[in-house]
Amino acid sequence: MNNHSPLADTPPSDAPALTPAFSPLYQQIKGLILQSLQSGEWKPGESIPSEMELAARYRVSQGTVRKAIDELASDNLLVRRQGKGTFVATHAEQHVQYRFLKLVPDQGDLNTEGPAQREIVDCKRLRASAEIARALALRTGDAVLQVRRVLSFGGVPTILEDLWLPGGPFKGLTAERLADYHGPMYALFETEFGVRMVRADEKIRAVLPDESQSELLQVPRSTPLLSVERVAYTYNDTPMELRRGFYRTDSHHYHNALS
Amino acid sequence: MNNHSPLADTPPSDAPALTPAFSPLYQQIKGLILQSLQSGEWKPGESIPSEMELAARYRVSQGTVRKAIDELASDNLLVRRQGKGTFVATHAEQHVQYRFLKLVPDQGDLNTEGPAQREIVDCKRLRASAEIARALALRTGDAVLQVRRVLSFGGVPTILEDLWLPGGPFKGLTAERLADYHGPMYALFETEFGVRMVRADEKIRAVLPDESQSELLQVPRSTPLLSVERVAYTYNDTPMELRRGFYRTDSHHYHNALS
DNA sequence: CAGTGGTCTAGACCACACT
DNA sequence: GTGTGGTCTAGACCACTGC
Repeated sequence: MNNHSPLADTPPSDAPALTPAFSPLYQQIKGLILQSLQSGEWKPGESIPSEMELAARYRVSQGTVRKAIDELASDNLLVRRQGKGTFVATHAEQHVQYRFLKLVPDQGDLNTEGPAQREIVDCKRLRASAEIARALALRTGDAVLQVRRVLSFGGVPTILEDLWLPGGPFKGLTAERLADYHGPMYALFETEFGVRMVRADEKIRAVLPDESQSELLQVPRSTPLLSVERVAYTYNDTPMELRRGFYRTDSHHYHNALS
Repeated sequence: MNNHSPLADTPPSDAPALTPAFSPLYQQIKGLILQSLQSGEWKPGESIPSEMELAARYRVSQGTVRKAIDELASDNLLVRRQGKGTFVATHAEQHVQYRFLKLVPDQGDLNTEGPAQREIVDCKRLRASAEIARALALRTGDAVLQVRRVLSFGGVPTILEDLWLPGGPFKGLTAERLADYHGPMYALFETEFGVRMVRADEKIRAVLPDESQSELLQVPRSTPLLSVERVAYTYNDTPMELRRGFYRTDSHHYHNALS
C-alpha cells in the first residue's frame, strides 16, 4: 500500500487504477479543506480552525496541515494573517477591489482615479444559445440571465460588459439588485447567491465596436476596442459566468505581469 | 539581535537601519542563491548543488535551503527534478517553447500549428529616444539596437514586433545572428550574451496599424490589432528589452489565466 | 546500489494581535 | 498572557533517476 490515508474519506477509488495515483498526505488534506470550503462549512471572510485544530481533526502533524494551507493560500482560496488566523478569501472587503479586472489607467492606478460609476443598461432572462450553453456547461435552451452594464471612470464610459449567468444558481437576481449593490459584483454573488468565483480564463482580441457599443462607449465606430471574453469558475472548475467586456484603451491599458 | 546570519555575507548593512528589516533565514539564503545565479556561478540548464551541499555551505538545515529553493522554483528561476537535482531555468530546451508569448490559435495550440516562420525585417543600431531610454533605464542618446521582425503561422503573418535592446550588453548582435538562430530569441540572449530574462510586464491596447504595419501583416489599415508593449527584466529588475508587438487576432487570441 | 528531491513528524522558539 | 501563524531544526522514511 502506497498511500497512507488518515481518514476514511478517501476510499480506494472507483476509477480504474491504471495510475497508482499516489498523492501525498498534504494533498489529501488540501482536498478535505477544499470540501469544507465548497460545502460552506467555512464561509468567505470567516476564519477557519487553527492549524493545530485541523491537525488534530485530520490526525496529522501541524506541518502537514501547514503545507496544505500554503497551497490553498497561493491559489488565493485562503488568506493567512499572522497572529489572527487563516481566513476564507472573499471578493468583498478585500483591499484588492478589482481582483480580476486588469485594466488600469495609463497614469496612476484605479485608486487614484476614484471609484467607477456603474450603470446597468439591461438585465433580462432568456434561453441559452448553443455558444452560451457550451461556455457555461449548460444545455442549449436552458435559462440564463443576461446583463449589460457600463463602467465609467471620471465620467468617461470606459468598459462595456455583457455577461451571462446560469439561471439556476442566480435565481432572484434582478437589475435593481445589481444597481443597488455597491461593491464588486463578485462580492454580491458571494453574499447573495453563495457563488464564489475562484479563477477565470480570458481571451483577448482587438475589435471594432458595433453600433450600440460605439454609442454606449461614446466612441466612433472606427475606434478599436479590446474585446475581453472571460469565463469565471467557482470551486471544482464549474463555469459560472461568461462575460464579454469591451474596453476603451485610449487612456487605459490591460496590464499583465509575466513571470 | 533579531536577525541570525549564518554567513558573513550579510554585513550589518550600510543602509540606514530605519526599519529593523527582519528577514527570515530562508530569505537570506534565497538572496545568496540569487547572487550565485546572477554571477553566473551556475549557468542556465546546469544543475546547482544538492540541498545537502547547500545546507552545509550556508550552515543551515536542509529544510531552510529547501524553502529558499521552493520560492526560487515558484519564481521560475529554478526547476526541480526529483531524483536528478535542481536546475537553473532556461528559455532553451524547455518544453515550454514560448514562455512569454500568450498568443494562441483559436483552435488547438502553438504545437499543433507547427513552428513559426521568422523573418527579420530590419536590424540597426541607433541612439535611444527619451521614451526608449526611460524604458530601458538608459540615458537619451545611448546606443540601442532596434529590430523589426515578423512571425508567421502556417504562412500567415500574424505578429509584427519592434524591439529595442541596450547596445552595451548586446554588442555584436546582428541581423544574421538573429536570422540564423533557430529557437526562442531569449535562448539566444542567454547563450550568446549571458542575459537571462526573468520576468516581464505587458501593456495591451487595441490599435489600428499604420501603413508599414498593415503591409507587413497583410491586413487593411482598418483591421484592429492588439498592441502589446513589453518590458522584459533580467535579474535585479534590470530592464533589458523593450518590445512592441502587433498581433493579428482574427484567428488567434491573447490568453490570460486569472487566479 | 547510491544520490537526489519529496514527504512527514515533533519540538522549540519567534513575531504578531488581541485582551 | 494567550493564541495565532511563521521560522528553524533534526531525523526518518519514501519516490525517482541512473549507475
